[in-house]
Amino acid sequence: MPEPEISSPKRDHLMATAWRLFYRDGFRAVGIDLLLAESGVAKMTLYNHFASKEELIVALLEKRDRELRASIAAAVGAAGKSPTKRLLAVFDWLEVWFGSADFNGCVFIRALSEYPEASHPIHRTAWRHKEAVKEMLTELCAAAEARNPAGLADTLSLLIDGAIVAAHGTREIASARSARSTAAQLLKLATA
Amino acid sequence: MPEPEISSPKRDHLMATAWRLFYRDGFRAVGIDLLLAESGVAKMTLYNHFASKEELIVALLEKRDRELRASIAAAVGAAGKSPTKRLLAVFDWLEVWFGSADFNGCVFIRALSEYPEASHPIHRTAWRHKEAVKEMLTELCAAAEARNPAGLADTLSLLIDGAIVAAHGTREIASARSARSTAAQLLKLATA
DNA sequence: TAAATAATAGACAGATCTGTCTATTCCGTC
DNA sequence: GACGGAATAGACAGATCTGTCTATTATTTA
Repeated sequence: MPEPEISSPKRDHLMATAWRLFYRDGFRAVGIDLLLAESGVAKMTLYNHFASKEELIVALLEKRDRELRASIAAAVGAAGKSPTKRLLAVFDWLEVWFGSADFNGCVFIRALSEYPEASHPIHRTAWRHKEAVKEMLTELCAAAEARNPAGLADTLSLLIDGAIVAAHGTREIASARSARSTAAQLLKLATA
Repeated sequence: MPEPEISSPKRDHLMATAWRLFYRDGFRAVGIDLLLAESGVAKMTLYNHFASKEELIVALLEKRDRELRASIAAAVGAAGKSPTKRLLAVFDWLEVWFGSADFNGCVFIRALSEYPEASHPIHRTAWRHKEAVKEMLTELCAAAEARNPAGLADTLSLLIDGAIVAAHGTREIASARSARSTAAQLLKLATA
C-alpha cells in the first residue's frame, strides 16, 4: 500500500491519463469509470494508490505545479543575464503556452472555480501554486532592482492571471502580448 | 409554455435559488433535485420554464451580466464628472464586491472553467460578459482621453480578472487596491 | 520453489444525475 | 359554476457517480 509518494508505472500512467481528461473536460465532468477505461487500469489499482478522487486531483495539481514552475524557470534561465529580459521571459513563456494546441486555461484557476470553498483541499492546493509563482516573480523583480519587488510581483500576478483567463475565453495569444508590454512599462516605472 | 423570456414569480424564485446554490457550490456540484428541494418548486415547473439545466444556467448568466453591468454603471455614475475618478470607481466597486459576505469569485470565470470547451453555450455566454465589460471600460478610457482606449481597456480587463482570481484565492480585498493603483498609473501614462 | 506483493475483472452498494410522464389540484377569469 | 392554464407530487427511466469487496492471476523477491 504505497500511501506516500512512491512512484510506480501504473501510478504514473494513471496520473497522465487523469491529467489529460481532467484538463480537457473538468474535474467533476470526468468520472472515475471513464478514467479507468481510458487508462486501462483496474479500479482497485487506483484506490490502492490514491485514497480518493480528491486525493488524486491534489496529487495532480502538485505535480503540475512542480512542472510548471520548472518550465518557467527554464525559460527564465534561457533568457540570459539581463534582469529585465529574464522577467519579461515569463510573458514570452505565457505566449508560447497560449499558442499550444491543447491549451485550455489554467488548471489551477479552474480548480479554484470548481472547488470554490476556501477550505477545500483542492482549492487550497491550487492557490498555493499561485503563491509559489508569485514568489518566483518577486525574486525576478528584486533582481531587476524594482523599488518594491513584492508589490510589483503582486501586480504582475494580476496581469498574468487576467491574461490566462482572456486566452481561455478568446483562444488567442494577444493577451500575453498586452500583459508583456504592460509589465515592461511597470518595471520601467518601478526602477526609474 | 412560456418558452421565451416571460417573467413569472415561480421562474424568478427558481432563478434566485439557482443563483444562490450554483454560485456557492458550482454548476456541476449542484443537482436539479437539490435546487427543487431548496426552492420548493416542482420538477415540471422547472422544465416548463427551461428546456434544460444548461438553459437555466445560460439564463442565469445573462441575468447576472445585466445586473453586474448596471451595478458598475451606477458606481461610475455616482463618482461624479471627473473621467479619471469615473474610471477608478470601477476598482472601488471591485473592492466593495470582494468584501461582501457571499463573495465567491466571478461566476463567469467559474463558468469558463467548468465548461472549458470554446463552443459550449455556457462558455460563450460567460465570455460575452467579459467582452461587454471591456466595452464599458473602453468608453471610460476614451472619456479620460487615453491615447489608445481599447488597448488600455484590454489591460485594465487583465488587471480586473486577475484581481478577482486573487480575491477568490485569498479572501482578501487587497488585490482590488493593487489593481486600482496600477490602473491609475497606466491611465496617467496613457494621457501624459 | 515458496511467499509476498501488485494488479486484474467484475459484482455490488447506495446514492445521485437529468429529464419524462401522469394524474391531480389550485386559481383566476369569464 | 365552468373552463383553462399553471403548478403540484411523485413515480419512473436509464445512466452515472464514488468507493468497497472478493476471488483470481501475474510478477517479483527471498
